[in-house]
Amino acid sequence: MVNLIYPSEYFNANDTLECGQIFRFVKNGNGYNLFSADKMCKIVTVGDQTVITCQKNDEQYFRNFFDQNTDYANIVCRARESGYQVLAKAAQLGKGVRILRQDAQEMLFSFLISQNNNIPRIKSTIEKLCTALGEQKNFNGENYYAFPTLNALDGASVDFYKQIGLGYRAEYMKNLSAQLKDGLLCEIADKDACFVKKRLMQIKGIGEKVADCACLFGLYKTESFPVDVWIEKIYKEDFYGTLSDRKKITAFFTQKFGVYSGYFQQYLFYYKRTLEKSIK
DNA sequence: GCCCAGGCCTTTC
DNA sequence: GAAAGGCATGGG
Repeated sequence: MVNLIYPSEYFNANDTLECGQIFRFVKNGNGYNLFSADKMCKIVTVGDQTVITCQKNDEQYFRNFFDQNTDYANIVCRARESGYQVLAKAAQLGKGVRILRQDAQEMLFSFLISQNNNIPRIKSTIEKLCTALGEQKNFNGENYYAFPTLNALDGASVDFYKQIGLGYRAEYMKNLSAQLKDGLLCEIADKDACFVKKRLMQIKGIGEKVADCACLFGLYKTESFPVDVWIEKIYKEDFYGTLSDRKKITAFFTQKFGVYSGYFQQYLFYYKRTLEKSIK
């Protein structure tokens, strides 16, 4: 085991996990158990430190996962100086968020499941998926389940996916696993955000928003700006926007924010869905 | 019991 | 190209 220690001002366990970008984590005392692909770590913020505990072999994986090379002080500063009061406030309140560099396959399946769904239910469905199809692993004496391998996902039946509550999304799962087996990730590796998004949108069940989420959280395309119901709400209420086509709303924000789009989007989403309630 | 959720697909105009 | 309707399910 190894402990990775970071200053907590721009990296807070609660903000980073509860902001809505990751579905596999459970609260554990003061901190959390977190799962990504077939790995696990513990994360806790106490005072001015955030501490990650993981297996020695996974150190590089988690250093990268928590986006250690990005300057978040600069990002929060840019948000404050954006000229939008709500973005300045959202970044100030959510400055402990880091955009996680998650597993591409896991993000594709997770956000495929997310459409027209709520976060608590997305979490429980993904947990069922891992329990049923994932390999059992051990972390310092604790058992957990890995995210299923591509073979396990592809081997499961449409009926199975319906049984765990996926409804009409069950068939999308089969189609996605087939395309991944066919080399989808190689095909999009090293391609630019525009190409990747278009390619992902050719997959049944993946539209603008799911493609943007997969690009941002799984492929680290920070010029992505996913627009869901919460972003549409903040756009109308706090940016006084009049567009209703989500594709145009995405364009509105990406043209303004460029490579900061993904970070700012997450501050805004977290603020509107969670933080705003606690300050009123 | 009802409304809604990190939307997308199909059909229709 | 835009608008409308349908969709499975269960959290709150």
